[in-house]
Amino acid sequence: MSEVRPTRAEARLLQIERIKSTSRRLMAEKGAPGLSLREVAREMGVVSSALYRYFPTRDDLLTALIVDAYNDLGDFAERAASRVPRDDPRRQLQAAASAIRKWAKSNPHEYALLYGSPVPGYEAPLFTVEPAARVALVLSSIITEAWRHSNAEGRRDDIGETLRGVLVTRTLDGVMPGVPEPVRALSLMLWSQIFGCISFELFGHYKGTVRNANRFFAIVVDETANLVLPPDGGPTRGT
Amino acid sequence: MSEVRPTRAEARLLQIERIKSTSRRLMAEKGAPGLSLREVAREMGVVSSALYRYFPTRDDLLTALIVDAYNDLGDFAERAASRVPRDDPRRQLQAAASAIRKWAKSNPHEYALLYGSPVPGYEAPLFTVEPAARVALVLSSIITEAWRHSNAEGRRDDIGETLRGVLVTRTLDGVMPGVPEPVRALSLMLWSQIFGCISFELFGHYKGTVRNANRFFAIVVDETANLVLPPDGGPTRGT
DNA sequence: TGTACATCAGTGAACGCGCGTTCACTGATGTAC
DNA sequence: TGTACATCAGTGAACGCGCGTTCACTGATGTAC
Repeated sequence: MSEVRPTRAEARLLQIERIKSTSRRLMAEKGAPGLSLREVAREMGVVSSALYRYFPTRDDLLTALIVDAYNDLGDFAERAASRVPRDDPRRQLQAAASAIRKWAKSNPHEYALLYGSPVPGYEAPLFTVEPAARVALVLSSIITEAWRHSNAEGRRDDIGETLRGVLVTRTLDGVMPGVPEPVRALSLMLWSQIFGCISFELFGHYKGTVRNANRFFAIVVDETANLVLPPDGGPTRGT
Repeated sequence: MSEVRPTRAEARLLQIERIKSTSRRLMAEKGAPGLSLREVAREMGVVSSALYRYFPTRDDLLTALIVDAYNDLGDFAERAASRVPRDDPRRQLQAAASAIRKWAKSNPHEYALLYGSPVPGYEAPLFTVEPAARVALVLSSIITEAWRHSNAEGRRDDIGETLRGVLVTRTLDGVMPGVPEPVRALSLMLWSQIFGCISFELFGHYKGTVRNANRFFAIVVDETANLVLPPDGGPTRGT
């Protein structure tokens, strides 16, 4: 350990981290749209042009923050789900969903950056797609596992016909192999339901109607879980 | 009709309308966060300080646009629902929901203003609450009517216990009189499901998974409608 | 191990821009008598 | 109907601000021989 002084490459990574964490802090105070390179620099005690050594443009910094946030959220949901016994998919879903919600509530501006209105003029580059998909993957793999270990078949064929051509099967064959098409559709529904609820709560639309958002959310997830889990898929119900 | 020239009061109202419609047009191009008084004035061929005769501040203009948008959306959903026979609540819900979606898709930036991330630093004044509630009212009154004309009772008592204290009963007694508590909760779920789906579609989260968003949305609404309508509540199913 | 050169982080000044808001003003529209 | 005054819409200049980005520079760190 002769590392009294960090090498240049190390210092560079460190500085990138410092820039990102400063940005996160400022974003937490004033929101993503108000994030400015100059303020980040000021906060770091550095001249604003110095940041251009690390991010060629403001949008690149934003992109980095987005990717990090997606990964952070993905990890968080993944870990939450993995702490629940594998044979209880219902509780796994609950755990993942409530982890997502918890993350959203403790990082509201980052959540808004990911799931709120797109920043006008900003186009997310292609490589953000994979980290973005991670949260959805957590949910879909819980459901896929549940169906793999189930004998239930052809459930919800009533909507099977209506579903022809609605989903992108190429993607979903990879992500949810062996899962009936209706269940896939309902899984996407669960996904958007979770985020729809969280957004409504965070953005203030439940004011005056929902008093206990914790329990309301749990009920919503549970109800939607009914639609995606195999009939024999899990003993637990509710909170 | 001696109105060759409009009176001052009329001219004033007219000018307010012109300011708002110019703002809407600019918002449609660049989004709400980028809306600037100066640009509106420029676009109207008027000096920027002139706008202060009509709106004391930028936020007041934003508020006016928000209120208008809520009312516009509310009207639109209301009319759509009213074109469907009153004895078919399922189709009424479908009509209202798809009207909301249609409105959102043709006014994406206004939708984002209402249901996307809150503009940081902007606090919506109290009087925006009532227009905001109108869309939700359309949905809830369809459901309330359906239950009024139904014999079904105490449905979904399985979650009745869990629901104690979750909702704000004072509000909901007024809005959904006679509707069982679980159904009220599931109605709020339907509400956020509709907007969750629309936001996901509009903000690009369905890319790569949902191919036919029209039909996907119809299925989602139909599935959720199952949860809120009385068992005998309507013959139609899905499109 | 020592020297010559290349790489790179950070500086400081500048460019060009747009923003919200204020203020004293002009001239037209409305009102009271 | 006519005059004196008050109200109000719009002007033009200004204030003070912050932003993203570029560029020539200094001095420290790394690399090749």
